[in-house]
Amino acid sequence: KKGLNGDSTLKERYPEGIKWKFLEHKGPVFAPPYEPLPENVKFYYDGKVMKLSTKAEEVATFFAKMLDHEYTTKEIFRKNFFKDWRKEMTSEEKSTITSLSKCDFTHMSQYFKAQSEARKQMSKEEKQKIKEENERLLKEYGYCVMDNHKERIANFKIEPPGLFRGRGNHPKMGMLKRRIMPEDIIINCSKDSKIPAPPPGHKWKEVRHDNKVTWLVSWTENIQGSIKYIMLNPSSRIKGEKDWQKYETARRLKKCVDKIRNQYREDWKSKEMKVRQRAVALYFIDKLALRAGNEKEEGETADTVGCCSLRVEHIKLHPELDGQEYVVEFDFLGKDSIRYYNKVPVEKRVFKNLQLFMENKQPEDDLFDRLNTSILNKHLQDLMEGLTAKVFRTYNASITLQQQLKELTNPDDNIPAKILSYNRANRAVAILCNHQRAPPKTFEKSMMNLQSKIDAKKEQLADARRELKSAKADAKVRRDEKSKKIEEQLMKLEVQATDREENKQIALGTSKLNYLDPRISVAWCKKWGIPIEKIYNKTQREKFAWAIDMAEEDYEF
DNA sequence: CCGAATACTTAGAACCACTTCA
DNA sequence: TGAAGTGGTTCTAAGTATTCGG
Repeated sequence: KKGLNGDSTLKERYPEGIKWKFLEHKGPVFAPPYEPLPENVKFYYDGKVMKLSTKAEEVATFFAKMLDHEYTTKEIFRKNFFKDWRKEMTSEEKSTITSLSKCDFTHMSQYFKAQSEARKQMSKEEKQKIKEENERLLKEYGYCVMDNHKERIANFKIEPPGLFRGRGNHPKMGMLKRRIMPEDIIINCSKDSKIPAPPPGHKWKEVRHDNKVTWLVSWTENIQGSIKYIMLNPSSRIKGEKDWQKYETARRLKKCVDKIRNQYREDWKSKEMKVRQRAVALYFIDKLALRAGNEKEEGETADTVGCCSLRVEHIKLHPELDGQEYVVEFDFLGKDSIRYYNKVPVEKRVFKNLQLFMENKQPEDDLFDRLNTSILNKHLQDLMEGLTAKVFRTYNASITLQQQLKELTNPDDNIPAKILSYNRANRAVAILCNHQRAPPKTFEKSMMNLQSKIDAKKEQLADARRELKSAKADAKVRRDEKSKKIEEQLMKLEVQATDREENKQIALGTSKLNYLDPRISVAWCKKWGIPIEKIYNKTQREKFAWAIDMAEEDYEF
């Protein structure tokens, strides 16, 4: 078994920062070129048919395709879209089309709806053909060779042009994401590999051979000016080892977390404001699993915060609330503009410190004005090698899963009931990390369907029991078995209903994929004889192959 | 030392394909 | 046989953290 000596093996595989020795790939797959609309699909301006130039038409179709979406009603979206659209117009178009509200995209929109309907109605053969074409593309471009291993690439297709859809209240929503050309692309591969050829008539921006990074292809995106990358699939060696390393770091934190907690409690009393702020922030990160909270460029992104970037307006202090003392009420938008709302009783010292930090400040002022993530992480680095703010999230998520599994698993339960316990443990973590989802649109209906299934099953059971009672001795055994089977089915349905109800607004996937040491789950499955397929689907099993390989039933995080 | 650039992980929504049920 | 429901997959935005360059 690997991993017996902790994470030393992965550090020694390559010298200092070297990620690979050989890397060969075929380059990216570009978005299909724009196909102009058929002549009979019309765009209207101010009630009159207007034929658009190809470039203007393409951008118009992006808007038309989103017409049903709430986005297109938003002021900022419309303003940004219109501004960028006008840049693509000919000078005649520019002088004619001066108001978005006079543009009528409905015919275009109907055409696209009909198209997608037609796609659904395609014959088996046609669908099969498309499937085969996709498979061919995947086979040719979806893999690379990295150091003697054929590896799956995560995103080998270049993002197609379209309208930028930020999350939350994003100032750039509706802007045009331009088409990426070979001339934008930087290829990264090894010198001795077969270098991918650009499409005929085109050139790459650059070919480089940087083995200190893991990406194969990069380009600069035009909305934020940030770099996008093509990288390997989570099942790859390079991602798997990194993932393993992440959990090993979290396990090292487990060994010193008590010391660190004592330390920050001491620091609440420090004479230095900076130290106190650092200690209170760390307490939040540890206790509430808040994100670090890097600074963001104002006006470039939605207004969201993490711990270090919390503002005075994001917390309310209640000396007493609902019979509890020293309650802090958090209300802010975090990553992806997901709301974090929580009322937390804190220790008196923390409370008093917060009062101090808020003194003479405006609502929009930083709560921790002497702190940022860089200062915090530097401090954490001194407490433990490799420790950063996000390690606390990983640690607290994984340790919570382990504890909850211990607490909730009932040895006498059958498999569905044990899986409910697993999901509940998973749910405790998702709640801790504030992983939310919009309740599925069909939620109420699907709950009702499930309930009627349960009712039907109950009736079936009642029938079976009546039959059992009246059955002759020789038939009793058979009847009894039948009742038992129905009972089991009923129980399974009820468990399913409970699970679904509890999961209405909780997203389990993110914690499962990114925060929970998979070895905890593997060990739990082994201990209770649960097939691993019940916990991890195929993709997840591929991603966590290293853990499935490694963990025995006695694994301790 | 700082802000900017870079590289990588984490995130929810949209989309799609398969299954189930009427 | 088709519509609905569901789980899985894809997409790409939005974070974290480190490195770079002046």
